[in-house]
Amino acid sequence: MSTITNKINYQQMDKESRRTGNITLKEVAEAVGVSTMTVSRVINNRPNVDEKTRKKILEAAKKMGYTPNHVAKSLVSSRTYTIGVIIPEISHSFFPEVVRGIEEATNNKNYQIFLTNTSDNFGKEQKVLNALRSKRVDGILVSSSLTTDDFSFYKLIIKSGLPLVFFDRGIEDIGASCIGVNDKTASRQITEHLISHKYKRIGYLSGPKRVSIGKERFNGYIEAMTRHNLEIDERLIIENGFNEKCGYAAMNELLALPKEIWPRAVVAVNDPVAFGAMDAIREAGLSIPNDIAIVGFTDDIRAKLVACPLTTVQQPAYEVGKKAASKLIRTIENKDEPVETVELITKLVIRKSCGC
Amino acid sequence: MSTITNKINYQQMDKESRRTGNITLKEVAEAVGVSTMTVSRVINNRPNVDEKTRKKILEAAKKMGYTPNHVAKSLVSSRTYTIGVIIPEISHSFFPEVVRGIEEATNNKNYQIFLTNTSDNFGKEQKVLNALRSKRVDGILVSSSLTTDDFSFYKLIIKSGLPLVFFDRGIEDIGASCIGVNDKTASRQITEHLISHKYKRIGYLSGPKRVSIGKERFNGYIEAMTRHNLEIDERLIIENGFNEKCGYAAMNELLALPKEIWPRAVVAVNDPVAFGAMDAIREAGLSIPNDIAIVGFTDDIRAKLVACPLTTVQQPAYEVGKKAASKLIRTIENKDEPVETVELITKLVIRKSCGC
DNA sequence: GTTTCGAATGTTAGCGATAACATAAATTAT
DNA sequence: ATAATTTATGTTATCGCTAACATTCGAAAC
Repeated sequence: MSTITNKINYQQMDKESRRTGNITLKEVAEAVGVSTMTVSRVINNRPNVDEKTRKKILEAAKKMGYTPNHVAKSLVSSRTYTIGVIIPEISHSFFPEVVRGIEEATNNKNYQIFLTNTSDNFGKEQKVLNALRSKRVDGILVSSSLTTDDFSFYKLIIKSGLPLVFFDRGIEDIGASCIGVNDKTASRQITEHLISHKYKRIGYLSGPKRVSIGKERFNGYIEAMTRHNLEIDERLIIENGFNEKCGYAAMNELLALPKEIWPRAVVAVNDPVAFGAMDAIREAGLSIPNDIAIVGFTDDIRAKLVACPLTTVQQPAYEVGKKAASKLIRTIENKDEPVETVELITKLVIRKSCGC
Repeated sequence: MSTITNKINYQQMDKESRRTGNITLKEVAEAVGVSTMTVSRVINNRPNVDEKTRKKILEAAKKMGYTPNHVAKSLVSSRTYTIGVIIPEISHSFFPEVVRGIEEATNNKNYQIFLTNTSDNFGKEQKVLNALRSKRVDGILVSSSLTTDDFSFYKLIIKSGLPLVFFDRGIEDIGASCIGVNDKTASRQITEHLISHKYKRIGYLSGPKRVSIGKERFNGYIEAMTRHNLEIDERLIIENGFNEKCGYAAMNELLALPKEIWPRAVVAVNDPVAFGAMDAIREAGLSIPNDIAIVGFTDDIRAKLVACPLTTVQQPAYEVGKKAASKLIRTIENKDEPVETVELITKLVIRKSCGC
């Protein structure tokens, strides 16, 4: 008895208060007078369906405005054709370009992307990661804003078998692929370019060294200084975040030092940091590059436009995104895809801020 | 008999070749020795569960690394807590800011966003819209790249009851809310600013007039010209797309006219178009603003940095995104939410390109 | 000590689709 | 014409979870 009541209730709901106006396979099947399986076969272009039935079903489906319910499909197949993308700062022009690349690669393969912007907040990063797991994304692309050394979270995800690829900012030796650029080499080269200007006291505005780009770029700077036997003055190395404000603050920290030990030139971990630093330099009434030269990293859209055009390293952002997404998709679709670290090639862009 | 075989197969698959390493409610239930319903109640913080059982279940769930399967939940509830976002050009700095605003609003309410970049390609827009429908997003935010007059597609979606909110580029009288700015007024004002410089021949580089911003901004220009009794020379009005290349092409079209009828000033539908036009003007060996003055719309990140800083209209991009997302969420969560058109207030930013 | 009630827990069916098998219908082969 | 194959179609159970109802159990009420 109760069973029957139950059934009736559901049917009533079906007819009276369905929240979504969506047609189901079953409804199409009933309209045509076949079983759901036959409709399913037609919708998915499977063989063994009579041409006449196929046509009838297709017509009915179209007329009724049938849209396959991908949620149900995902439940059966354990595949969502969805990728989670986590970026630290969408306002930094590098990232929209990366996203464009990701989009390009994923769309071709019929994946959708969940985009989330963490604003460099690791708490949010964790929260989002959990949401993405719950939504059963097929894989995750992430440029981590990690600033603590708690990698356990990522380790868990990777161990759980959920494909994950880092781009730009990766975490090393954690068993995930990472698509970035030749950070260390490029950083060494641009520092050497400053050295070729005969500057001796060269400061460094660093990002968090926990993150691959933070560490690698810093190492490149150190390598350049060491190779050329220049003194590495710890006081001239300021570690802070990756954005403009951080650059501004870091530069002001340098300018708060006694004038005698001021750097003659500064290497910034990226362009936003360089822009922030440039503001600080200008506000201090100093001239770029005559008093203090500066170089960046990224080739932000503004780099060539600022008052003193910024010498920087051009990163293939679009390519990074595209490669990372392709790698992730391969990892998703083929469980033997190897873990690898890819370094794309950058290009030194000499402008004025270095003193050229 | 066959039924039994079937059962065995499924069980084998369960144990041997489960693709996902994900724990299910059922497994947690078995581990603790209760029914799935009880676990469900605990996970969802429902009442009527003994404190001891609750604790035991929570512990087991944590130890086993249980993550709720949101796909299954969505199937039951017909709610995905997912919003589709369609933008025409992620490279245009206006849009990342909008996305940041959208992110802000959606994340607070625990929605995820599917981001798709159509590259101003309506074919892709349609394809994506279908994918989003299939994935049963709870609502859609779109800045349409529509260039034909085939609105039927949107009409269908709106009629189907799927909440949809336009932002920036909307389609009028179609029964959906639109969050934009006071395009017409702002466009009139900036044109009037040029008029205040005593320019008489003022050209207009238009976007597609099918789209709200295309039409409204154009109307603002016309209104300004009319109010001040200036001749509207059809030859000085070029309709093209919204990006830099289009601006470049459009401006060159103007410059191909006989010199006598060249415009003395040009209003561009947005900043990228203005930048493209500026390139064309410079390439023609002309000076901005001395030979040809120009103004834009957007206040792109580059506007203040270009050789001749661009006079433009500052749009509250972040706000547009945030408002649009909030409106959409309200529309999703409350079926009586009214359809409305919101115009946020812009600000004229006077720089040099107008001749000031 | 039985009844009554509410809290704790369990059972069943269903969300919309598909895999795997079963069966009916149409062909082909013999 | 009948058996052997295909081909077309249907049935059932399942994905992981939850609503709705059913049941159990202990404690208060009589």
